[in-house]
Amino acid sequence: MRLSRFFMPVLRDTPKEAEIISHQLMLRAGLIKQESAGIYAWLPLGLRVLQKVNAIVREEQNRAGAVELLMPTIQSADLWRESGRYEAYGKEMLRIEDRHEREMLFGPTNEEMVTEIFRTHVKSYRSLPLNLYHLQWKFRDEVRPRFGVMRSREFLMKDAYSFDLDAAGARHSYNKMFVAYLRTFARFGLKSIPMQADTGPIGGDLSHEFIILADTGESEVFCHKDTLDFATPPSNTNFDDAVTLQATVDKWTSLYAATSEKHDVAAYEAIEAGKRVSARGIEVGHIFYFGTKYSEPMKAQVQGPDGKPVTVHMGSYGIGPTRVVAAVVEASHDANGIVWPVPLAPFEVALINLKSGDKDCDQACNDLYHKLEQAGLSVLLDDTDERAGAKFASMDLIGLPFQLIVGPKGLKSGEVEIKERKTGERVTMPVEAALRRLVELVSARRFMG
RNA sequence: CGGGGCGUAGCUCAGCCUGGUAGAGCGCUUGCUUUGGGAGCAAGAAGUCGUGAGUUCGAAUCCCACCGCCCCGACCA
Repeated sequence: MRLSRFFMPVLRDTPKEAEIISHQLMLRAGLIKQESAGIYAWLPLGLRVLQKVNAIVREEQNRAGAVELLMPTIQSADLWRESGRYEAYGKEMLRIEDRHEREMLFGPTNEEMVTEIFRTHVKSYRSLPLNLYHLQWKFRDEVRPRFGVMRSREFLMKDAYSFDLDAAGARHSYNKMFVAYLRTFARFGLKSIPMQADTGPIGGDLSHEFIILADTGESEVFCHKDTLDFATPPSNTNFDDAVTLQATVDKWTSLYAATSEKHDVAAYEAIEAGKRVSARGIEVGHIFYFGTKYSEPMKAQVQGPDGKPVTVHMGSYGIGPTRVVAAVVEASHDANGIVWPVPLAPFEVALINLKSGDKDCDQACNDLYHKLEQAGLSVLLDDTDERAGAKFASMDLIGLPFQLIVGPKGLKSGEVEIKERKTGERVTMPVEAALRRLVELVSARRFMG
């Protein structure tokens, strides 16, 4: 992409409504624009990041055996009356009426709808286990939206819903998502820690929040230091192997880890000195087993091996991609702006033409641009006639992982400069060598976890 | 929903107290000079002063109502 033909409205000043750093940087870097309280437009640069998040979420959901579908944003109130939640949900639910005065709502979640789809089409135990997921916009009319897309009213959500014959099967389904989440967050370049969460009316130990650590995180979290060093489950994990999967989950839940709401001071202080971690965290995922809470009232049943009807056991599993983008910015930025991990970067390379209009610079940049793209890298070529300083500042702000700097001085001796955004390290080398080096650097960092 | 604050140019803000019909910096346009970390000079475009209703000869400024946005609290992915 050529910057001169792109749409990237960066701001020099910090808009006053933004309080936390991720919100400030997302506005300044031209990722999002607020349209109303808690409602944001995703500008091209932000959309590219969001799409990368979504792609990784999909890969890992699919790998774990979940099947994608897409349910609508607008739902019928009647569906929610079946589960009793239409009355119970409260003012967070945005209720609307269509021209025929039918009661509708903008979905805050999809348990009812997916259960309705399931019961219509699935009649036999042989179809289980089943996990259906979708990526869809949701609306929760928060009393007080804040922190930009970290806590917005409209937000994108990946939610998966599992269906099993019994509690044991549901636990296996739960474990699949548990492992998929560890892999997903690792690929975002984030260290996530599963923490025991409130299980509500069902009880048991089958609910976890996935927390990532960030100095500016919303909540206080406590954990054992060794949890941070647990290995991410590999990409060739066999998700059908219930025993091994359980062992992985057991390991990840073996050490103390809790948010401030669930904090047990005694258990925390029982951790050996030097291994206690007290930090700030952001919740980026939540998985939940809720048994027959919806299948019972909504009569989601299959015929069992013995011919008798069985009410299915369900679980739901959420990741908020829009929130993840903000969380990554919180976890990865410096005084100059965002620092994207390669897997989520809107472009992998910033190709900076320090003197647009100069024949040698233009030609070298065009050549490098095409060669990098041919090598499969995504490149944002700054071909504008801004001054060098302004270009550097903008590119640092939007945080592309690598900058390839081409100027008339270096070109005289056939050299260009590579700067790594994260470290600020700069290396000067011949054009062809820089090309090879960049391809190496980017491909080495593309796949994490 | 309780408490607090703010709405003036694309962005950050001054002007309001003490009414006289709107400004600065950045950004944008044009020209010249510059050109390796947010350049300089000159000229220029750009605002129903959130909305409505009052007071007044006259309202960005004073009064009232409403709307929007932000922060703290309760609530949540």
